Amino acid sequence: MKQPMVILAGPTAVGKTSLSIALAKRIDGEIISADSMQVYQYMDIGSAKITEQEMEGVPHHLIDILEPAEEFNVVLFQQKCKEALKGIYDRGHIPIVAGGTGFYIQALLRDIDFTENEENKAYREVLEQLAAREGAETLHQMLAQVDPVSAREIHANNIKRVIRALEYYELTGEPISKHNEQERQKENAYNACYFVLNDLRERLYASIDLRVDKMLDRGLVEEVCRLRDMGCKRGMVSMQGLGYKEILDYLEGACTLEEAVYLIKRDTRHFAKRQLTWFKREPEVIWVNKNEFNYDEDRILEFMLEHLQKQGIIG
RNA sequence: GGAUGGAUUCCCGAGUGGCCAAAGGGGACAGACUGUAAAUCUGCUGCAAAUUGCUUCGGUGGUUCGAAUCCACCUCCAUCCA
Repeated sequence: MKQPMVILAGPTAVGKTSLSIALAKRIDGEIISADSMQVYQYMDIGSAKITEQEMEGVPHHLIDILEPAEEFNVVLFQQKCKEALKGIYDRGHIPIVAGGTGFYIQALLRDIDFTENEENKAYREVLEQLAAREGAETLHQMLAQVDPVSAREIHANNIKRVIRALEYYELTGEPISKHNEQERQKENAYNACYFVLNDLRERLYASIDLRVDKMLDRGLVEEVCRLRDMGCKRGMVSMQGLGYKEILDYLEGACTLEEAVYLIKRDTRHFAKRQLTWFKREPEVIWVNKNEFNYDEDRILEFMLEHLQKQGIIG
């Protein structure tokens, strides 16, 4: 018997947070954040992290669990998630996985296996230097030697993924394409309802712009200043977050504040588009287009509850 | 009123007689993604049913086998002189 799970995903700034609280209260749920930035402490404004007040007493997991200097990735997400899930099921509650990182959600839902090898920092660095010195093509040709399937699938310019494929081969002696093929066959590990909240593109973009302006009003620059003073650098995973890397550039004098803001808005729009692209190809997604519900949260909730009932997640 | 410079495809911007539906960048749109994923990468962008046709480079007319590119006039913009 698969365990129940509610997933509430969607592009950034679409309104997942408030809906997730409303839903949690209706079904006695606990929220697990599927967000790669809200895991970090001291990164509140730029990550649009939910506040204590906004939680309205609903338990939240995977928020503020790491220092900005620590590394976060899918595997860690998976581990932490499973820990949190155990507690939630023990308490007899329903987990609501809320967030915008489709890759993380997939890793959890299908229980994709990443554990069979460790990452190999040293080898990775060697490859990175090689790429910098000899160019992307050289690396891609190396991949073609050991894993022609991946070489065909991964564009030569996508150095990060080429490196990961090479690293995987180095560690396991097997092509990652083969592993991926196996993992792709996997069924969902949970009895899940996968909702994706969406809105008209125009409105989504408008609310992104608005939200970025609000972040600035609330002191995004000051927040990044503090992080910088704590020693946060461009290379850290946490500092790759939208809003952080751009403000960091501004603080270093690489651009004006105006330029930084323009880039944050633009790149956040691009990001939202990428999120949507991801969700579109997930077969079980139940789309919740806000405009089709007249932006009425109660109607949206009713719609979701119906699905949960049908699926046997709630009685 | 005079002088000069400019007007290019959604935007910026290159192009100064054929190889131009027009470089490059941006935006928009679409896509990939299995240990950095708020990351990384790709495609596409005048119209039409085509490797073919049609309509584009401020406007009108002209030169030429052929013009975004040359000439004339006009309109608008910028700077300077009055």
